[in-house]
Amino acid sequence: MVLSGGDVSSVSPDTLARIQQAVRHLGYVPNRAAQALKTNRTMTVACIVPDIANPFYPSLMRGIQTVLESESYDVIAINTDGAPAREKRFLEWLRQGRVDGVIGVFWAVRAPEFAPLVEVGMPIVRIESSRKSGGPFAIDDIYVDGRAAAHEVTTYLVGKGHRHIAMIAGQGGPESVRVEGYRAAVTTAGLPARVVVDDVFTEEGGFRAASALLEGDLRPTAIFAANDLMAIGAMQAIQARGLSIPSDVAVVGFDDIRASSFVSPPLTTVAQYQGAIGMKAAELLMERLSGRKSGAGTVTEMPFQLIERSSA
Amino acid sequence: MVLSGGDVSSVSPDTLARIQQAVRHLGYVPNRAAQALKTNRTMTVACIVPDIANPFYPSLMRGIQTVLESESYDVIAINTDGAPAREKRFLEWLRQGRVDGVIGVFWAVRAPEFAPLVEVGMPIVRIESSRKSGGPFAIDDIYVDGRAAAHEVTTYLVGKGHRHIAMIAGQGGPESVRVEGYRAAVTTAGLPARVVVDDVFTEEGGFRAASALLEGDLRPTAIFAANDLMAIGAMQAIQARGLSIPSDVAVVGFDDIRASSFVSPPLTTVAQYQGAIGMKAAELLMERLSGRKSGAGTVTEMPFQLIERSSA
DNA sequence: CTGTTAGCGCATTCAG
DNA sequence: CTGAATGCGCTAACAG
Repeated sequence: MVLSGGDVSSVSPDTLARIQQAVRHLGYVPNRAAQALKTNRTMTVACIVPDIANPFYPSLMRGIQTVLESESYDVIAINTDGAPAREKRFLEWLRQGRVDGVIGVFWAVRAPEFAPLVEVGMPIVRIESSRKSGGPFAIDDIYVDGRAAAHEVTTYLVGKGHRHIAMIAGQGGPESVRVEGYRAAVTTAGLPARVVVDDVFTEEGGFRAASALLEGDLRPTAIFAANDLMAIGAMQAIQARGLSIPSDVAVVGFDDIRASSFVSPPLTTVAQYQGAIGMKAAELLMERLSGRKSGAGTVTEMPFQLIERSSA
Repeated sequence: MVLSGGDVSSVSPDTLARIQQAVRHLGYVPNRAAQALKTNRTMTVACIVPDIANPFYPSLMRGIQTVLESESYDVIAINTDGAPAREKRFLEWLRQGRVDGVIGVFWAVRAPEFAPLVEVGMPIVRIESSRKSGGPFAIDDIYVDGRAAAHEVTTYLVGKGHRHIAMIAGQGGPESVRVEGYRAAVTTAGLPARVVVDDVFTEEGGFRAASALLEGDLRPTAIFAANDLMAIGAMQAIQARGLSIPSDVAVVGFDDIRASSFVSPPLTTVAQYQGAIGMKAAELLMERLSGRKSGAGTVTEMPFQLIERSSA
């Protein structure tokens, strides 16, 4: 009771002092494994993301860590690389009772596949790119409306007079929803849609996709990238050809990673406030971990905002 | 034996099949806490870094995760913010038996403070910015010679004809060693040293420090930043004043984060190959975890390289 | 080769 | 208010 930092009122001050004396003297530290075995609580939470090296995710994790740490939970970071096989593997892994809860960005795995975890009572928070309820499952979703955001970006570009707007995206992930929004907006405006998808969602992928776009005769006057990393790669491709941004080709990204304000010209993009998303996700998880909430999953929408800088 | 994936040779094929059948049927998954309690191995390693949002560290962690995961260890990520109090707190925390080993970047805590951990047999790998043996302790160090690198950068700048080279740095961390190298080189060249230190080692800090430098009459012709984030901030400050890089003011950074090749102009910097450092650190840790090595700590130097781009 | 058993270090119950 | 006793689920050592 004293050792685990619990209620001290039922211990005489004298005994308390004796215990504390002994603890200090022996350098005693409680063993977490034994505690976990006894209490069924590991005080650890898993954070599963596609790529820890994509600046978007560390910002998210920062937010998560901030609130969970203050509740004395630890955070385990896991990369899935956005690969379905790895996502499934870690879902399996979570059942080993290593963690008390999960916050994750899952690209391939769908709600029903979480069933075994949910049945076991594991709190789960998913971070999504579109409204997508966990259905009958006790999964809390939190999302930014990527479709609406992409629609707004595209409409913004149309408003600037662009008649040939192309989109570049990476395989998997939130890209598809953003492409949808782009297609809808471009169609409404009576313009042609043109989408180039690369295997990877990094600068390299953006460079390649943009290069493909710039090769042909019909060079777009604006490129909308599904994320900032790809946008930055596209800027490279454009500038490498001696074209200038935004006068020859405008560029818009998505995520508002820090680097975006430091490239030249500063990148116009969509902010998703990943720190806030992370904190919100952690709070939702805490609701469940603390038993304050139970039952059906919730869906929370978080805001986005078009950040106008100079690249478009 | 069968359940824990160990030696199967001493089990009849028949029994084996029956067990596997039952396992699948019941969806049995071993409980890690109980395993840990029994075996004294948590199969988890802590990775302690100053700031997970600084792109340098995710790259490092990527390397670490790659090798540890292949040995079926998990990695816990922890931020210290480079704050001495937090570093100490987590050192204490490590004694709770949550992890089997530690890989960390420690800015304030010195070798003797690891003593309680070392005594308990916890393998520790430190990532440093200068040769600094763990002394009598069983701590494996791995470092890049920041002093030599900074010296080389400064000498390079002198070679380019700069007579007024300033350095900007953040509080704490590897900065001090780099400042040393800068001072030595500048002194050797018979030039004055000028160092501005900001509280934070991010773009903001770099912006502020560079601004201070540009205010005065004696504007430097070259600024050497202790890390890339600060260098990028400095570039902003320079360009905001309508000055151009490198003709008015040259800029060199340190770390070679990915963003550095995408800023404009691309940043000249020092590569430390963080992925390789992470992998090496993980390998050193595995040596201890597997019992292949024991006894006194080792010191491993890793290479750096000046990457010439267009900012200087 | 197979089935049984004794702790690992705690939190929690119960008797004092 | 305090001390002692009971498993948590597993692994390793043992007896069959």
